[in-house]
Amino acid sequence: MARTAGSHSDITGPRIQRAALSLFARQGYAAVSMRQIAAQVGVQAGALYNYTPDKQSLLFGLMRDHMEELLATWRARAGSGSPMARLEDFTRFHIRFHLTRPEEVFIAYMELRNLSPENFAVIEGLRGDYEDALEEILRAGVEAGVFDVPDPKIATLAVIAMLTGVNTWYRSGGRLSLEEVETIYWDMVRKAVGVAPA
Amino acid sequence: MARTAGSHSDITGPRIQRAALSLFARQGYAAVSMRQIAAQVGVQAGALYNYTPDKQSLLFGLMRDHMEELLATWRARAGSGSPMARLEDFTRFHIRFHLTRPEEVFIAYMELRNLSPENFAVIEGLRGDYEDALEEILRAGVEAGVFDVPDPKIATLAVIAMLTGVNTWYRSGGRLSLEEVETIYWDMVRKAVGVAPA
DNA sequence: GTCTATACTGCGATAGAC
DNA sequence: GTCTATCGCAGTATAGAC
Repeated sequence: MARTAGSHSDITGPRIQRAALSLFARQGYAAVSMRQIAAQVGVQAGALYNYTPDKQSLLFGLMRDHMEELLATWRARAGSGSPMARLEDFTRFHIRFHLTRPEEVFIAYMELRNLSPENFAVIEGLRGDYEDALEEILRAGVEAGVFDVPDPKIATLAVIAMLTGVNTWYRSGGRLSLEEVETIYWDMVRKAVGVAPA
Repeated sequence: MARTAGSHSDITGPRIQRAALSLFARQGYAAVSMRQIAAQVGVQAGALYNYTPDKQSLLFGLMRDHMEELLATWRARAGSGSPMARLEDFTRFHIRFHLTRPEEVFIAYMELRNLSPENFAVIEGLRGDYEDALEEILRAGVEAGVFDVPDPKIATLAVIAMLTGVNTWYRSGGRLSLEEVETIYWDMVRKAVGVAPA
């Protein structure tokens, strides 16, 4: 592929995104400068503006891509079994997806307030779509009589909060494997939405 | 506010803390300037340094005060009843304490990475003390045979994550009262750590 | 496509007058 | 205790050379 010396458009774009991802996750959007991102990529700050109109778009792109991949991956995987089977699948999927993308997840939760109002609305919409997927499972289980959930909307938010919390403490190579973590959380989720023992 | 020449040391200090609390919660520590805080209080930026050595100390003071009040309030309230009664009390206390201090809670969770390493260690220590309080309840319940928790440490983190998640959606004046929210979450916590139905 | 250079604005923090 | 003024530096973003 013949290419002018000094031209790297095919790889510089993704490299900028990865650098921004890593820096935003570690220091926070507001604390990261365009100069820092450029330095990590190995270009001058001005060159970043060949790839993004501004810093805000860089953040929004990362968050939108993450949420869209989350939704698309779940929709491709979601089956049509029993509510119990679907809930277990959701639980294990959520933990695995989030634990394998800690930086994206951290940004998606912590940087919402640094989005412009229009961009915030888009991300909130995607988040709502994902929550709806779980809520539908819970409602189906209540209807089938296998779940006992007084308020499916709140149960949805409670389960997602509990599962996403894994990201605050899990470190690969630690005491527990991913599989073990999934099983421990599934035990709690299953019981929390189930019929209470006598 | 009409200011007269003279001293306001008794009220300016707390006003600075409240302004910083509100601004940090809404915009994030890194995105808030000392000039903004000063403007909210009604003084010039330089005057802030009569009350705090620097911006970092302002953040640390807010987080430390919050965590110490959380711990002290719980310790003053924690009883010595059955594990089940203590767990219900913890659940209701946690929700009520956190929902009545949304700004402090938001900062305590979101601004950890903006603490200096030494300050971070202090806050993490206080957080660990609080987690230990719940973990002790769970272990006592397991020992008494009333809880079924395969991993008390993880269950502690899971329950706290679930309960603290209330702050992301609850708005006073909404569909549910504080009392109703407490009851819904207590239903899930009780079942999650309980013996699974057959 | 990337560089150098820079415009313009804002930052945290300090000094000294009152 | 607060003010005005300022230091030194960093921020985002742009312009024009190559």
